[in-house]
Parts: sequence; C-alpha cells; structure tokens
Amino acid sequence: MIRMTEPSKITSQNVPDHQPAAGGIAARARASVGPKYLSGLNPEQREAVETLDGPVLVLAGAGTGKTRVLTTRIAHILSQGRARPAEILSVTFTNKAAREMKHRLGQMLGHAVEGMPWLGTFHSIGGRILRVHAELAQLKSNFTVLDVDDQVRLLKQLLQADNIDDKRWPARMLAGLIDGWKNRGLMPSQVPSGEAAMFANGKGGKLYASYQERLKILNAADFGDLLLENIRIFREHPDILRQYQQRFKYILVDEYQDTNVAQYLWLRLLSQAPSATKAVVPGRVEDANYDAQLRVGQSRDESSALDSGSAPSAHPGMTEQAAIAAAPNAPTKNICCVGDDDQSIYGWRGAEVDNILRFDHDFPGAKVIRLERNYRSTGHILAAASHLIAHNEGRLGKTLRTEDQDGEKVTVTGSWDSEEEARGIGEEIEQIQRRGEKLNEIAILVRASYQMREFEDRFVTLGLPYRVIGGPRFYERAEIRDALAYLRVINSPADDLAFERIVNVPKRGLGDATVQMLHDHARKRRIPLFEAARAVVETDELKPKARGSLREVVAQFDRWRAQREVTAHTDLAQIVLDESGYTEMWQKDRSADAAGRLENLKELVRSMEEFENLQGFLEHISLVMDRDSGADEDAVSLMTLHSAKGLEFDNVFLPGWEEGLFPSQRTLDEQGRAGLEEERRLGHVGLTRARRRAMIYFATNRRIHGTWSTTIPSRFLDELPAANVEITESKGGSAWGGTGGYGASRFDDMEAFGSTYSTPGWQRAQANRNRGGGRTGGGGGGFEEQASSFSSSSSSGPDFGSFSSRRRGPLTIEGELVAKSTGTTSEFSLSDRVFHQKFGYGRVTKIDGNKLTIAFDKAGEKKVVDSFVQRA
DNA sequence: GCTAATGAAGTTTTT
DNA sequence: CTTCATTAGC
Repeated sequence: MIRMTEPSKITSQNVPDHQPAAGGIAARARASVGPKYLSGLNPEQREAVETLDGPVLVLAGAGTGKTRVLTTRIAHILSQGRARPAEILSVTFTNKAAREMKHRLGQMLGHAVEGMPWLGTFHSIGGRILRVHAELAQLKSNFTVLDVDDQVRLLKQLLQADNIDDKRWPARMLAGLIDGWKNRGLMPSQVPSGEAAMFANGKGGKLYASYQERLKILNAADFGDLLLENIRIFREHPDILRQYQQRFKYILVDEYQDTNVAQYLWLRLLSQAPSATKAVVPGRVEDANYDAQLRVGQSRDESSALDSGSAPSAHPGMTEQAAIAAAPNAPTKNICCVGDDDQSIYGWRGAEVDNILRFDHDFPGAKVIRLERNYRSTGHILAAASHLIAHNEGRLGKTLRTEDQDGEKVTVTGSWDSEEEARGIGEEIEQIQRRGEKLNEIAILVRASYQMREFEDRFVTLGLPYRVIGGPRFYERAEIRDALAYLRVINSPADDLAFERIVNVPKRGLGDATVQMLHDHARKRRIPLFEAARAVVETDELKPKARGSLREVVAQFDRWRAQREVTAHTDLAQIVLDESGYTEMWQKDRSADAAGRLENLKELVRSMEEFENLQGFLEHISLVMDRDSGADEDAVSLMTLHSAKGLEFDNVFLPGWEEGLFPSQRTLDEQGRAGLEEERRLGHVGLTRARRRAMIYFATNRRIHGTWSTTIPSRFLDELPAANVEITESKGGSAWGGTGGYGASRFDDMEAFGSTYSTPGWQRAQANRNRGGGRTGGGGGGFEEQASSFSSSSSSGPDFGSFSSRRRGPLTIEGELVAKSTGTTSEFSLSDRVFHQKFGYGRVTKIDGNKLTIAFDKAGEKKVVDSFVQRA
C-alpha cells in the first residue's frame, strides 16, 4: 500500500513548495479516482487532507472529524510517496492522542505502522531530540526527567540555602513562575527584570538561574526544559537545526490552540525550509523572531507596536524583525496545524490562543480550512453551544452545522442546593438507565473537582457504578514515584532527589537529622548523597541505630546494582520492591487504598516489560506513562470540564452553572475579560461533548469550604438561545439571589422557595416528579424523601430559615433505599467488620435489605449497598 | 525519630 | 468541611 520508493527526492528542499512536484500531480490524478481512505470524507475534510504543500490551518470545530483528517492526511502523504514515515513529524499534546492516532493509522493502512518514530507528544519528541544532543545542554543522554514534585523539592532546598522564608515565598509559587517563563521560551537571562524581581524581593531571577544549574548537576531536566533546551540548541547550532529541518518533510500539529510560546517557537524553527541560501543567517533571523514572539508573551500592546514596524528597539534584532515581518517570511515548509480556537481552555497554563488567531500572519500564504460540519450532536445542542460561544469576541468564527435532527432541547434545571442537584441528577441517571441506555454513555462534567464529592457520595448510596476520570496520573501516585525512585537510584547514583525520597521509605529510622547530615557531607565534598551515605557509615557521626540502617541501605543498593547485570529488569524491580520492604509496607497498611496501591505497583512492573532494559524504561516512564485506563465496565463518568475535552457521550450533565463557580470568580478576577471568554469556551466544550442530551443544572445554595452561600445563576445561562433550551422545574424553586450585576436574568422569575414547603411551585414540582414515573418501588415520593431526611437531620445547615437549617444530615432516604432493595436479606449482620473500596474499614450499624449503614473508621457514617463492601 | 495535635488554606492541570 | 503541612510533645 505505502509506496516508499522515490520518497524524498520529490519534496527535497530544492523544490519550491508552490511548484507541484511530479508526485503532486499524480496525487491529484489518483485522488479524483479516490483512494479508499479518502472516501467518506466531506469536501472540506478532503481539502484538508489533500492540500499538502505549504502551511495549512485546519479550524476543526467540535465533532467535525479532526482526528480523522489528521490521520488520513498522514496516510495520504505516505501513500503518495511524498515522505517516508520517519520524515513526518506529528505532534500531539497527550499520549492518549498520540496513541489514538497511531492506532487509527494502523487501521487505515491495514497494518501496523512500523516506524512513525516522530509521532508523539511535544515533550516526548523534545526529550528524544534532547537526548541526542544532551551534551550541548550540559547533560548526559541518560538524564532524568523531573516531575513537578521533584521540582518543588529542589526549589525548596534552594530557598532554604538562600535563607528565604518559604512561608512567604512558597516553593510552589516559584515553580509556577519558572514554569511560566519556560512556557514562554525564556531562559534565565531573558526573563524581564520586573518579573524576575517579583519573587523574594528580587531574587526570582537568580533562583531560576541556580535552579537550572542544579538541574545540570543532577543530570536532570524538567518538562519545560525538554522544549526550551531544544530551542536553545537549535538557536546556537544552526547546523543541527538544519538537519532536523531537512528530515521533517511534513509537520502535523494537533490541538494547535493549546500551544504555548515555547511550543510555537519550536514548531516555527522546525517548519522553516532548510536555509540553503546563505543570504539568511539562521541564528540571527530566528533570534529576531523569538524576541518578537517573546514580547507577545509579555505584552500584547508592545507586540502590536512591533507589527506596525515602529517599535523602539528595546531588543537587539528588533529592526530586522520589523523588516522580516513586512517581507515574506523565511520559506515555510509543509506544516499543517489542526485546532479550534473555541476549545482553547488552557490559557492559564501558558497556552497562547494568539498562536492560532495569528496563524496566517505567522505563516504567510497559509491556507485556512474550516471544518464546520458536526457529526456528533443534535441540532438543539449544537445551536445552544454555538449561540453561547458567539458571545466571545476573540475568535476566528465558525458556525457548526449538523444534518442531524433537532433532538431534545437542552434542559436547564434549578435546584435549591447542591445536594438536591446531586440527588436530581442521580434520579435522572436511574431513569436513563431504566430506558436501557448504557451508563458508559453518561457523563457529569463539573467545573471544579470539589464538586465531585457530592456526586460520589450520592452514587455510593445509590449503588450506581461510577468512575472518576482525571485526578492524579499513574506516575504521580506516591507508590509509583517511590518505586521509581528506587529504580532511579539504582540506575543513577547521583540522583539525589530520588535517594532522598526513599531513604526513609519504608521507615528505617533515618529522619531529617540524618538527611541533613548527609547533605552537609555531600556539599562539603561535592559528591552525591548516596556516596556521602557510603562515607558516613564508616565514621561514627551517626547514632548506632541510624548508622546500621544506612549501612544496610547502601549495601542493598550495591547488591541490586550488581544484580542488574544478570537479572531481567522486571525481575530486578520485583526484587527491589520486596527486599526493600516497600511491598510489605503497603501490605501492612490497612487503609482503604492500600490494595489499589499494591495493584498499581504490579501494573508498574508489568509495564516495564515493554522496554528493553531499566535505562530505557526510566527514560520513557515520566513522558509516556498514562493514567491506568479504567476497567471497561459500565459506569457513569465523572470528571472536570477540562478533562472532558476530546470525549463525547450521549448524555451529558453540566451541574454548577452559577456565578462564581462557573464562570469561576478567580479566573474573572485574575484574567478579566480574557478569563471570561475562556470560561465560556469551557462551557462550549461541555455542551459539545453531548451527542443527544445536554442537561444543565444550577443550585441556589452551595456549600464551599464548609460554609453555605447563596449563589446566582450563571450569566452563561442567559446567553443560551431560548429556542433551544427548556427550563425544567426542580423541587424547590431557585433564583434566590435575584439579579446579578449584569442585568436581569430570566431565571430570576422562577418562584422563590421561601421557608415553607407549600409554595405552589414546589408542590407542582413534586407532583411532576411523582407523576413522571421518576421512581420505581414504593415510598419513593419526593415529599417523603424530603421528610425523612429532615427528621434525621442533625448538624448546622445553611442559615436560610427553618427549612434549610434542618435539612442536612446523613443521607437517609428511605424511599430510594427501599426502591433499590432486592428483598433478599443481606449476607451481613450487625456489627460486622467490613471493608469498602472508597471508605476503608468500618462496622455495620444498621441493615435494611441490601442497604447497610456503616460507621467507617475514617470516613464517618455512610449508607452503602452491600455489594460495595466485603467482609474485613 | 515518630506520632498526634494544631493551623492554614482551599480552580482548572495534556507533559 | 476537608486536606495538607508543620509543630509540639512523647
């Protein structure tokens, strides 16, 4: 299938892009007949696939077949013989996306794509390039990639060394600043002095510089370095840059709207046609471009001054930059960026929406193709999402269309409080389930993760299977990082951070004092901690107990290193975990998640098999390890709006649409209008996840950090088109807060609840609920449900009259508990010791059919379904 | 050096 | 109301 003959001749750098090469004509001829992979593409998609020459920006709205275009384009390039697999650079943001592309490419081409070596994430590809040229960054090719945790610990040490109060100037904050600078492509010397001075009374810049120095000593790079050091090397060594420019005949970029400045610069460099002509001095020209772009990162106003060519030359090379901007840029190769400005939701993490908004400016002559045919959602959902996003000003503008039916309207439901919201959604889900739909097709998308708890509690009570997506990634978990630290120390005795992490895990009686001592020793002799430990055990500076422990640790590592030569790396890992007592530590642990941690450790050892040796494993672990893909059992998905990007479900619940929560007050305060627009994009992302039903909720009262507060409906609700939205009533009206600061809301008209149960709206809502067949089983009426929970209430509730102040308390909702009951007597008896996956150990205090009330040791009293617990 | 008790703080997070 | 991190005490 893939023609790999005459590959590179056609698009060698000597052939200008606008000259259709022989392959191009052949391609067109063939395309008119239509290779199999092109069939089924709509005209825009097809254009995006077939426009191979020059820069292309594909604006792919939600659900318009973005991934399909990317993969088909690669297949097209390959089958046209335009390039070999190894000559295509294809970058994504996530490993998941990269894997998905590989997978679909394999399907499309009918066989596994052996060798698309340059398909991967920005970071994995950057890391790969950096390993080749590590010495140019004062690193060895086996450098360690530090994660955020290591970074912070390292910075903490630096702060301590500098006698900076890390209460006032937290290491996390500095880590954030440095990360931000790296995202913007700034080396320590390039950080604007004003920003560098922001931290610790002017020491910020200096700390950044010494942090970088420490990294080199530890033979380590952080995530930012993987790209930043690439850029530095490309700038300082044009010959190396040219080598890569020549290698990559085609560049494809996924999710372009999420690129930050560093990623932009990196792409920019690689995408320039190799400068065969000596007229252009690469280093110089590119410097100018960087400076310009870096200024964009600093200040939008300055950059616009730059565009007009009248900028004062605060930076060297500015004048040249102005000239270059006016003239056609350095010839650009075949770069194809796919993205959607309306789905840019990572601005707070350094993503520059401007990158996509300015694409045709940055890549002159770029062809912009819009994909606006949506194949995912129904008409009403699409209309609602489009109408909402149309309120944004800073966008390129797309109009999503569908040929699907209108479907059901988007619903907006107000609840009294967040607890009721969770209950309402739980009931709705049960209804959907009864209709025979899969739980896998249901998602709840929240703005902030603390919203999840309420749903989890509810689902546990209902016995409804759910899965939380997101959260700590696999390699970020403590047990994985500990295990990796052991392996890192074996692999690289100079890895002080890893050594420090595990020297007292499991507990060996080597506390802060001992570690501090080792540090002093190490610094004095300029040796790694591990070697310091080896030396110190020969002296009598330590108490006998600590000395013995430390001696044992050193001996163990020596032994493991020796074994490494003769033992398979997976076996070695197992041996290390066992002999160090690490496995045992978790086996003894009786907390709820110990079993899961042991399982994760097994998974880690299993995953090592994919790599040839320990070295190879460690090189890739931090870059390509993904969260464990949860079991594929049928369950509701619970996640943040951010982690929902790229996913789709038949039924999507969107709770918490209230001012302050969504849009988030903090974003509004910190980012102003830009922040509001990003929040709105988040709403757009949320809505467009839904294929058939989108259900929005807002509550009048929400508990945040333990205290209740009254909220007002989100302004985004008012921005939804009335024609596509249906306002449904929930028990208890809403809109207590009245009008917000931005005008009247139509949700203000919903009946206020007041302080009794007898308002007309409430009664009507109850009637609707019962009539609507919302429940099975007896006794499940909303009123009784409410009543029972009132009577069992206890603690201090929200301070809103007698109703609300008494309605909190344990979740004892008899109606539903009976409804779910199987009738059979539970196999548990009173005061049984039981174990629950989420809540840990507890004692049964009450039994009601298959519903147990359990007093958990740590989590307090909960009602759970008996199938969720096992005998302890 | 370890444990228990106090106190501060508390979005979103692809690598 | 939580969770974490640091701080007293044992």
